[in-house]
Amino acid sequence: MSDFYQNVFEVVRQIPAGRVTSYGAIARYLGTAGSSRMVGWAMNLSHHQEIYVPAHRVVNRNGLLTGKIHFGSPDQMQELLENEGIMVEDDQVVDFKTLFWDPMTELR
DNA sequence: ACGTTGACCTATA
DNA sequence: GTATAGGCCAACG
Repeated sequence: MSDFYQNVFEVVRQIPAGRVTSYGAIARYLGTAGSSRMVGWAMNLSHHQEIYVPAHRVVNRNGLLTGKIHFGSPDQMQELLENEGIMVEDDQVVDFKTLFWDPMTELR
């Protein structure tokens, strides 16, 4: 396992419940800005990770749940988010700008 | 080995 | 505001 994926999982695990972040934000935090697709690929690997990775708290820049189909069922991601108090409407995180958690500023 | 794909982002028009 | 283009780089067939 490369350090990149390890760092991604670690950052994602640090996301507080009820907050969300974006792939690009994580990519920038890891110094691999522009390669945000790799972050998405890392999420793909997060499923066979032994540690739990809250991938549902990671959405794209528009707050759109683009990766919901990679969960068990397409509605799983939305349910998990709503279970944490995040309202999802039309596959979009409501009040995304406020709930946004930037590892660059929040995690330092 | 090569071409295509993709849980994305930024820039330009 | 939407539309299109380019870039990114690992995995898959």
